[in-house]
Amino acid sequence: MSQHDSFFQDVYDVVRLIPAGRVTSYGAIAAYLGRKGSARMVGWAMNQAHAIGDVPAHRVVNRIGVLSGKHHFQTPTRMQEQLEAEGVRVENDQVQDFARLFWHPERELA
DNA sequence: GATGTGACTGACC
DNA sequence: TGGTCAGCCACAT
Repeated sequence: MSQHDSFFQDVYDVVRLIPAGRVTSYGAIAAYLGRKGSARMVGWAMNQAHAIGDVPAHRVVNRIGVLSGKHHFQTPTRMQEQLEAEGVRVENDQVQDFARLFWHPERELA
């Protein structure tokens, strides 16, 4: 990836700030970075994130708490396993108690 | 360089 | 309640 894509870098920075055991959504990150409506770009950033290495992409799910990106991990179960290892309950590809675990960038980083 | 696709989302019907 | 559409923009073909 090009160092020049500050948006992607910002996405990675925000994702790295997500506390273990918490989750957030693509749209929330996009909105926090002033790219409201560009949730897909956050998704694409996550697609490239594996190359970075230290980006906890498993803590990013869609707006209803579904692990929509699981198929992009090393194995389809990797995302759920990592979340559960952090204490996040996942059932049928969906984060349980999502509303309570949701990490709001603009609220937490204000 | 046009076209299609997507780890998304909100609005509309 | 549930399906579709339209924006979003980087990337592959």
